[in-house]
Amino acid sequence: MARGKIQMKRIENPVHRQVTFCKRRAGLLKKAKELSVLCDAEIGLFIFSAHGKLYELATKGSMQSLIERYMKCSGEVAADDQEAKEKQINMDPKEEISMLKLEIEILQKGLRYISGGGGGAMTLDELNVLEKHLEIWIYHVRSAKMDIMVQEIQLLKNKVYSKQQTSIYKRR
Amino acid sequence: MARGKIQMKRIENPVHRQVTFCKRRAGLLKKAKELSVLCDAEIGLFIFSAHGKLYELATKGSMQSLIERYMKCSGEVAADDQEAKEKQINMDPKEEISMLKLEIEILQKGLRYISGGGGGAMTLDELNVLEKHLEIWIYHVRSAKMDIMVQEIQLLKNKVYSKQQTSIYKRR
DNA sequence: AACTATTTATAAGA
DNA sequence: TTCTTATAAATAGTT
Repeated sequence: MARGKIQMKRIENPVHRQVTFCKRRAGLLKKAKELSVLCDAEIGLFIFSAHGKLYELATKGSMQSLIERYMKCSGEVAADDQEAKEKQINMDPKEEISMLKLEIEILQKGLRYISGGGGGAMTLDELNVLEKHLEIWIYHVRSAKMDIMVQEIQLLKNKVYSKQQTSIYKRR
Repeated sequence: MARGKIQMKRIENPVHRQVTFCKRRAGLLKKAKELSVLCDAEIGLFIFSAHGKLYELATKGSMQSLIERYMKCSGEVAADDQEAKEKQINMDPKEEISMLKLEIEILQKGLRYISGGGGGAMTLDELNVLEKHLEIWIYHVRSAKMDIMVQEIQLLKNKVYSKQQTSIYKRR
């Protein structure tokens, strides 16, 4: 933005790129702080350089707590469900809650069991195995999510396409 | 930055604050994108407005994957549990129950999905919930690993300490 | 949501 | 890196 315009694409000269990275990183962090102060916003910002170095900013508290807040916000669970609520009427709510929590625990144990790690105290090696399994599952879950989204996108594209066809047709 | 300098403190006039928030938020997101493009950096940015609305930007992949990378980089991790438990106390019991039931359903489906080699089709929402669970479990597994390692380190430190004691003793 | 007078950010050069 | 400076961008106050 000075002494000449810059093209909005990767800077190929590594020296220029590094210098620009330094300057703009500083600028971005400053702007983020300012927005947070001026407008009473909470901001989490992290920057990985091309070489993997991390720079971060978290206004208010820690990045951790911000990430947790982020998770809660973006992961909204859809609330159900008429039938379930009707059934609850006959039960003590607190009792039911603890029952359900127990059930969840059992399910979690079941998942752990499937992973091949035994229950109870686990060794470091076992934990490593379990961790790897969980990572693989997350990978699968994300693949499935991707598939669904790709399908939806295709569906939408098809709709747009057919609309275009229709309107061209009508014009004639 | 125009038509007059601005004090670097919370803007008290709510209208001004809101307008400035809009403008600067847009500016910040733009700058973040630019840095990422120009310098080949990966950036995660989230902004909560004072009223709690979330605005986010994740270059490359999803915010999820960036957060994971962040976690790995910054060493792990603060507890997910305190805040969640505090929230539960204030929650309507019926709401909590239906949430838990929904969660159980999803977990069951997840179990089938995992053990059945990816069989029963899950919706995007269900996959998101399952993903979150897996992430929490990974977090717990990593905490457990950490605990073990911390213990081992302490053990080793103790050994080193007692050896030093011994050798000092011998020197005399 | 537009318009501009200014302030800021920053690209290039040293 | 850091400094300087000409210029591009962002934006505060206004309409």
